[in-house]
Amino acid sequence: MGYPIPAHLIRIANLVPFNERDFVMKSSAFNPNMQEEDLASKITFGLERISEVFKTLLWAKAKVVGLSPIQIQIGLFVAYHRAELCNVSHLAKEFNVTKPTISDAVKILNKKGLIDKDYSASDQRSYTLQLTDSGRKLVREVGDFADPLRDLIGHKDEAELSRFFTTLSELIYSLNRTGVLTVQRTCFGCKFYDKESEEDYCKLLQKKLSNSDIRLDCPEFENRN
Amino acid sequence: MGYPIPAHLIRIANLVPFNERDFVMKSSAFNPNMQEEDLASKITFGLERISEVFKTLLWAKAKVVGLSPIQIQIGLFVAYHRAELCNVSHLAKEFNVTKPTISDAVKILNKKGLIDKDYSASDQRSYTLQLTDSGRKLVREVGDFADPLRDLIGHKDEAELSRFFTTLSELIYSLNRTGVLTVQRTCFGCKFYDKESEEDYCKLLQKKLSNSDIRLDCPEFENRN
DNA sequence: CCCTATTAATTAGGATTCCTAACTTTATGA
DNA sequence: TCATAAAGTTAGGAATCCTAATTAATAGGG
Repeated sequence: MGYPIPAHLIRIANLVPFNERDFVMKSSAFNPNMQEEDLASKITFGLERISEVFKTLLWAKAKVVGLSPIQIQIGLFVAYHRAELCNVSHLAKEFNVTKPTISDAVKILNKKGLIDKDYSASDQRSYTLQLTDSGRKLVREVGDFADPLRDLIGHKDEAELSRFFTTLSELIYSLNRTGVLTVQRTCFGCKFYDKESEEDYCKLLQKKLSNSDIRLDCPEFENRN
Repeated sequence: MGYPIPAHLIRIANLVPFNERDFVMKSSAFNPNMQEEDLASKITFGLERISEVFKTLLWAKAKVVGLSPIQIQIGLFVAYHRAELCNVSHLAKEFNVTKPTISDAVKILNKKGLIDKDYSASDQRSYTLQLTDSGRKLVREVGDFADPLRDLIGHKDEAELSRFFTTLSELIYSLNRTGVLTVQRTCFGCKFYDKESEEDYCKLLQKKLSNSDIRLDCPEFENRN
């Protein structure tokens, strides 16, 4: 994968080569020179910028409401997902952190009176998170944190968005298959999904799925095993 | 923007309404019910998942090489951008953190012998970051942190990627215009960019730019003022 | 039925991130 | 010249996030 570094890049990268091998560098999506020749690198770089946007927007909202980013993420997740998924273990997988990290954040949310622990499940080691009244109130105020982005997306025409979504949803499913994203709830990985003669079909809704019918976070999702 | 909550969502969301107003909630991109009817919400949700991917991949690499995520980001940025941009103030804007946060990370990178401070600039308050030999060596090892994503993107066909990139690049520029992303180096915001009769043109390279010629991080970028 | 292995969550301890506020030094500009 | 702004640091503190070890409960053989 190594390739010779063009002269102008050596200047840009402040590379002062100390031997011949230094002229060969590995391909990186964050090397602008790479981006010039490889569309996948360009897109990777762009998606990294979008990732910065989420970081920024989440922090901005966090400061306004007096919570931390992970606390907001937990609150929003609990508000919109079935109880079965609202436990420490699942949240750790969902947000790619360890259980102690979730445990800490939950402790604070609990202390602030925003969530309750519900031990009524069959497994006595585990509990389910539930929003309190003030928790629900707060969630309603933070659910729009990504709206500056969503609004800009909304300005584009339907056909363009539909194509974009198709690529994005397939990408997310492939990230799951290769183990990068440990959880997801897309149609492609659901046991109710069926591909009949090149067409996507949901056996639960009993209907054919168009590109934009595909869900990334279906409430009825169940893992295929 | 409020709308009535469908009955099945009340179950899913564990909403135990305590008064009439509770039946009306604000639209949120993180509400799966919203995602069913609004493509912009679906895409926003999807991009948030991609954002998690970057977080995961960066942390995974960080553990392997014994650096922190922000330290890796700084190292990669310095490796591939002109000295002019490699100072504390710019890095803070680039990665959406405060100057003390960058200052801390730089102190550690410096202590580890990975970067040097170059005070030779005209402004004596400021300095420029430069990679040391071992810094460059390390950067070569971390530049591929996003490759699990880049590889999956690379499997798609050129035409699909080209369309995806067009939407993505316009989105990034609009994020900059609306002040969400404070820095970017896309053609659209560059002083060498010209739009002649519906066609993109670079006055520096003196050539017409096709969709995928548009750069997100051009080394020659200069702000239009 | 017991016993081991696994799983859920927590605690403890520590490095780092990240903030705000205050400060030093240098540059800018009226 | 002098006020203002800007670059970076320091100080202090909350939160993130990790690993490793712990407690308690469940699950699966034999």
